[in-house]
Formats: sequence, C-alpha cells, structure tokens
Amino acid sequence: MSNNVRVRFAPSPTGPLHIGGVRTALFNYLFAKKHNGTFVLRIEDTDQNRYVEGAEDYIVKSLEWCGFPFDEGPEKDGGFGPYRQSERKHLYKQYAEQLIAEGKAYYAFDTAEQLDAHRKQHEAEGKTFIYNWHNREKGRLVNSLVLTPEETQAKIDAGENYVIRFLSPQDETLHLKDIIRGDIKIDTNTLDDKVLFKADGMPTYHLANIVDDHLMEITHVIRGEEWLPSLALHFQLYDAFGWEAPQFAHLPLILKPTGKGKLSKRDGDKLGFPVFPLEWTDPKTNDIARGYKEDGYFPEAVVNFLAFLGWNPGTEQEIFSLDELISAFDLNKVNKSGARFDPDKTKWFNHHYMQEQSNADLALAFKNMQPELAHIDEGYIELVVGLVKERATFVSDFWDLTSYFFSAPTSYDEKAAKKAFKEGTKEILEQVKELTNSVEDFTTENLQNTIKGWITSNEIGFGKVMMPLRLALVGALQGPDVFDIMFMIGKNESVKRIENAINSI
RNA sequence: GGCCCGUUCGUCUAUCGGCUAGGACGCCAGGUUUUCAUCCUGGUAAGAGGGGUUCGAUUCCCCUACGGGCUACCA
Repeated sequence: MSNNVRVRFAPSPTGPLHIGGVRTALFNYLFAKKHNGTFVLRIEDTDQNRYVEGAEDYIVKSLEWCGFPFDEGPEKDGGFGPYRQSERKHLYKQYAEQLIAEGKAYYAFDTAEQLDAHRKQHEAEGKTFIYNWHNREKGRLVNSLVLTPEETQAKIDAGENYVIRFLSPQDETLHLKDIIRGDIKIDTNTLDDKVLFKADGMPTYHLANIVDDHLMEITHVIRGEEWLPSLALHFQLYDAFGWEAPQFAHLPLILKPTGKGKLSKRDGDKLGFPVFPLEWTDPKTNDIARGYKEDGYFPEAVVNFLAFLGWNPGTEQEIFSLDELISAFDLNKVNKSGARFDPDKTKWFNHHYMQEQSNADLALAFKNMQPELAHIDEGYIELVVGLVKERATFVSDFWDLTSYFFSAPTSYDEKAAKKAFKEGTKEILEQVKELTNSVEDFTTENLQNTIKGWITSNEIGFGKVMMPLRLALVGALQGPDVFDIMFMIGKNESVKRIENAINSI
C-alpha cells in the first residue's frame, strides 16, 4: 500500500446534502490537503429505492460552491473508477461469495415478515432479538447454517430470495481503534450477523464500503459518529478479507440549536436559518429548502463556522481561511462530543467576511438583487456600499440601509419626527437650505465646514440642526455621516429634500 | 429494551494533575459616532452528582444521572 493519504467523502444521493455532510466533506478535504493527499468523492447509491434525481449534481455543486471540490470522483477519474457504486455493481458479489466459500458468511432465506415477527415476539418477552448464534441454535432462522447443504442449494435453485449475512464470531472481544475516540472494546455476542448482500443483487453499504475503500486505496475513513456502531463489523470484514484496514475517525454530530437531537431541516425552518449549502427544490413535492448561498452567506463564512463545529486549533484564533485551516487542521484536535449549531455565530462570521469583500463585488451583487438599481451607475452603488457595509451582515441588508441614497424618503419615521421636528425647526432648515445652496464646491468637507461653522458661530446647538437635517435626508434617524450623504446625493437633491421637510412640518 | 459514544459559562470551546478555569458568540453596561449600526472597553456566566487514586483533581478510575447515536435486505 502506498503512503499517500487518500480519503473519501461518500454520500448517498437521497436528497440535498445536509450541512453536517458538508462538514464531513470539509474535514476530509482538510485532512487530505494537509497531507498532500487525494480527496475522493464516491456516490453510494446502492439503495435504488431512495435514489433522488439531481442529488448527485447537487452534491458536486455544493462542494464547488464551498471551495473544496474533489480531486477524484464521477467524471473525474483518477484511475480508481467508476465512482458510483451502482456502476460497480458487478464487483461486489464475488467478494460476498468468497466469504461464503471460506465459511465467513452464509445464505439466509428469512423473509422480512418472519424477521419482524421474531423481533416482535422477543420484544414482548422483554428480550432483544439478535440475528446471530443466539437464535441459530433454536432453528427458527432459515439459513445455510441450519439447513443442510442440499436444502440450501435446493432453495437457491428454486429461485428463492436470499441475502448473504456475515458470520460474526461467538465469545470474542474486539478491540477497535478510532483516532478521535481511542480504543473501543466490543463483545461479539451483542453483534448481529449483518446483511452484506441484498436479495435485489446489490451489496449493502457495509460490503460495498469496505470493498471500495480497499480497492480505492483509502487510507483514512473520516465519517460521522452515526457510523460508530458499524465499526466492529467493518473491522471484522477487513480481517475476513485479509486486508489492511484504513484508520478511522468518527466525527461528533451536529445538534439542534435548542431541544433534543441532531440538526434537521425542520430546525432551520423553525428558527429561520438554512441547513443546506444550496437551495434545493424537491423534485416530487416542489418544496423549496433554502440554502446558505441564496440566503447571502459567503462560502468563506460557511467553511469557517463549519470548521469550528467540533474542531478548534487550540489557539485563540477564530478567523481562518481555507488555506489556514489546511495548515492548522489536526484530527487529534477534533472533539468527542456533539456540537450544538449556533445560527448567531454563523451570522457573526458572515459579518466578518462581508468586510473583506471588495466594494465592487458587493455592489454588483446588490445591483443584481435589487430591481430598483437596474439603471443606477455601478460606481455610485459601489461608493454607497462602501459607506454602509460595516453595518451589514448580508447583501440583502443593503437596501434597508441605503434606499435613501437612491430615492427621497416618502415619509418620516414617526418617533424620530417627534424628536427632531420642533418649534423653530422650520426656520433652521430654511437657513440650512440657503447654506447648502451656497456651497460651490460640493464636497463632504466643504459642507461640514460651512454648516458646522454656522452652527457654532450662531450658538444654535448641533442637535437642533443635525437631527432634522438627517431626518429630511434619510427619513429616519440612522445612517452614516450626514455630510457624506449630502455629498453622495448631490446639491440639488439635498436642497430638494430639505424643502420637502420644511413643507411637511 | 440492548449495544456504543459523550458530559467545562446559555452556545462553540481552551486546559493534556498544581489556575484568580482562558477566548469567541449572545446578553448587559460604558465610550466613540452630536443619529442608528459598526467599532472599542468592561461586565455577566461553567468543569452533572457521588465515590475512589493522589500531597493535590476539571484533568486518571468506578458508579449514578443526563445527553447523543445505532439497533432495516437505508446509507
């Protein structure tokens, strides 16, 4: 086996990629790049019933948007393809049969109904049904261990449905190794004889996974904690085949922001945040699930907060670019316990990355989003964005923050008007209008000098002038520096808005 | 029910036997901005409980409690 690190992200195309899956992909990517290794995408579509149209494409697009595309995968063969398990179908059966030939697996003919009845009966008796030697002894199970070879062959010849099950040993203690969790001991007597090969001719996840990881020379399996209970089986399978097992790392789960359980789509709907990277339209119901991209998150922000769900560098640095993550990443620093998802912190990250975007890029995004801006000069939008971006978290915040740069206020905030428009305000605004008109070279600085100078020399009080002036220009008591606003909208528009205010007091 | 994993501020987390238990988000207060927001400063708040081991436990071990996952011919 080569020394090159090879990891794989192996989702099932059963729907949009959950944010937890994106995190798993990210950790695989970081680990691979950290060790100059290869990041493989493998599509695990062995369950034909759950296949969803468009899901694979969605997965690929999601990884691209996040900024960590795979090195090897569907349509990108690195010499280990094909990368869809449905296209590798022909590979698996021989391995299952090899195990049968070696006495490490066996045929089972039990129907779903029979198994269900067994489980129900055990439950009624307060016992646990385990499909292994416990029940074999009683002869209730129909498989090649209790039937004679002739009976077994007869059933197969008759075309009866069968599965192939792994024969797990009696009275053994397995010692499993996990990079994140250390050593785990398992008593084989608690293990089911898992199905490796299904009646429909497809392998189960367990078989396909082990065969493919071996054939694709995967060195490290980094996956979610929900797989931990399968680890014993997987180790036994490697052992049964005589293959060297990769190293395993089971990532902690991402939990709901509040309440019990792991993060689900419903939490996002309920608390108002996406749980998918990209928007997804369900092909059957046409239901739309929102995505981080469409909600206005920057991929850098998504990557940064995802990286900190279950991992941290051990320093006090929290802002990391993808490259910085690669050099800082370490599987040994991954936490064991589940991480609650915090939508507020993701917003904080987005606000941070907003400040790092260029005004030109933001202006373009803003313009594309806002129909009112269709005919506005991009250079102007860029200047406006530069004035307000520090107070925005999303591009979609811009319109509320800047609409008065593009059109005059049509009303004045009631509370603000009460505060700003008082006795004598009308006269003051008349004067301000005159002053504004008198400024020849209409710059922020000249405006400021003129109006502030006038306030000071006449001892009027800044609040009495600045508040109504702001309200006249903006319509509310908010926004950046008043003189910046006047400069941006220009002399004529400034004068017009002051007049409007005078007329409405 | 059975098996497995976990447990530090409300949340994400640092600490790898010797600390006034650190940082970030959130929240609160003050300052800057003669507006609002940003920003800056400060504050709030934690090692589940009980036993051990040890000169000394958040840190190691055991029990309990709680949380999570798995328990399909799904991945």
